[in-house]
Amino acid sequence: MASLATFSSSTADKAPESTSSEVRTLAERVFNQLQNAIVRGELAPGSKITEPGLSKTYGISRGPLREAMRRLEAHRLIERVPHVGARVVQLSMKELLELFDLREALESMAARLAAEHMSPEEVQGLRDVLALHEGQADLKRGEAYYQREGDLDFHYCIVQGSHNKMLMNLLCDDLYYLVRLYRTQFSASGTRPQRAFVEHHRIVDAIEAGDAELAELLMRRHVSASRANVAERYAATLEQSAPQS
Amino acid sequence: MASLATFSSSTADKAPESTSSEVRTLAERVFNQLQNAIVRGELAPGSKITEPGLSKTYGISRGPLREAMRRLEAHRLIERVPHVGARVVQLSMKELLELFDLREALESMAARLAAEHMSPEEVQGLRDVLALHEGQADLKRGEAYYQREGDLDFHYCIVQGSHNKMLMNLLCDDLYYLVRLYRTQFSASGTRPQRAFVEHHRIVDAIEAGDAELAELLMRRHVSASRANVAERYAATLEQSAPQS
DNA sequence: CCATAGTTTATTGTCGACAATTTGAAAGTT
DNA sequence: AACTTTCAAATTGTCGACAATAAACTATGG
Repeated sequence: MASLATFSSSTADKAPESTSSEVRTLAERVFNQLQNAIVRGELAPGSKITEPGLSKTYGISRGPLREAMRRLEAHRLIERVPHVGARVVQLSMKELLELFDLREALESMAARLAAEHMSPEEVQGLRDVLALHEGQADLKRGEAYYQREGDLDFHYCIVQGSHNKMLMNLLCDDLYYLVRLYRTQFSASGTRPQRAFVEHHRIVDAIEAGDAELAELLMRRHVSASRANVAERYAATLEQSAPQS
Repeated sequence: MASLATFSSSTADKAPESTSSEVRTLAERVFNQLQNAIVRGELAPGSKITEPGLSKTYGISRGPLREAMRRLEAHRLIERVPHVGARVVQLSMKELLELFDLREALESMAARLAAEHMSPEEVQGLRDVLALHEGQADLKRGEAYYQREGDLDFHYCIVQGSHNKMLMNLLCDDLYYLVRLYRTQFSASGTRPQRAFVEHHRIVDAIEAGDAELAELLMRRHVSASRANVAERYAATLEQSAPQS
């Protein structure tokens, strides 16, 4: 339960400017700022970013800025080429689908481990998260905004429940914001949020029952369905503009 | 075949000091040097590394050194805490096993994709790699040294054969050197190399036959067996010294 | 009019110095 | 003697300036 609580709070401080004083260093703060700017689309995918420009924008020297950019590069949010420059990542549809394949393998594994290792208290916390999201969905039916965040929260919690540090680092640190970026751009459509809710509940049921195999299977299907939905949305936005490379 | 060829060459330039002139920047070169030093165990796991120290050792300023260290941190080869310092990563047995769980999920997925997407030429290249390793093993039977590298080559090739860029980045860039580090420390023992050879061939057989399910299953078992072997070796080295955290 | 070579400009890479923080020890107090 | 507090040393974080590389522009020749 503790981990779920801390997670909820971490969700909160992700939303605003995140200029919280808990950040120990300048590089860390500007990293968070840039990360949010990219995830929100304020820095358009594919757009070139220059060190002097950002240095002036954020009012810091190029030293910590370069460190922040290195971290962004490690998180695959920007791409750098030596002596040339950096630009915000622009995933092709192929790469986006590859990312979902990765999530399918990793999150189904997380669901299996969660079913094996989560304590009853943690499962209860997971149910609380679902109930919270359900309530928000009732408030804002049709608008997938809260659901999107909530969906990520759900997946985040499952990964935490796996008790596998490596997996947590990979999904919750390395790839989390990359997924968020494309969640922001290709939000779930139509009846997908409702179905996702049902799938979430069934996954928690399997975890609560300790049925690792079922949890794994359901999570695999869930991510796969989400993938199909995103692919559909992506293709829709590219009706006439052809994807490059 | 092209990818396999380029991989073989990349295997070659990983061995020596790698002070090749193709490296565009100082930070990149010292990153490679530090990476090799860590993987070879010249920088002991858990040992503290200091910026002025390395700066003097490698004869460069702290600027590019910090960038190199950021990249090492992203690759999980060192761990940094703000205002305190950095130390070479020291995986606990729990984390090491977690890493293998990750590999099990990711590499079995890679094998499945390889069976679906590899061209006949690529499969032939894979067979050539196996034959090459077999020859090396004949020369140095009992000594697992070459086999270890070769095993990584094999897995590397499978991942390349998946044609999934995300997966390739994750396994061949992010986690590759971390795996190598612990391969160096816990080499395959006894009859494990011979059995690994057989398993490798069967995996290639499945890939050649286009049997994705079988390839996935065999790779999963293969990594799982490797995991068990490493765990055994690890436990053996920790007969009296208790692991921390 | 196009292509190529030279130059110019802007951006990245590198360096040394200064400021801020942590850590360890030394000194003082209970 | 043990604990707290203060201080000093070392290390990390940050900054501005300089050098090197790459892109853009211009001018010149075909």
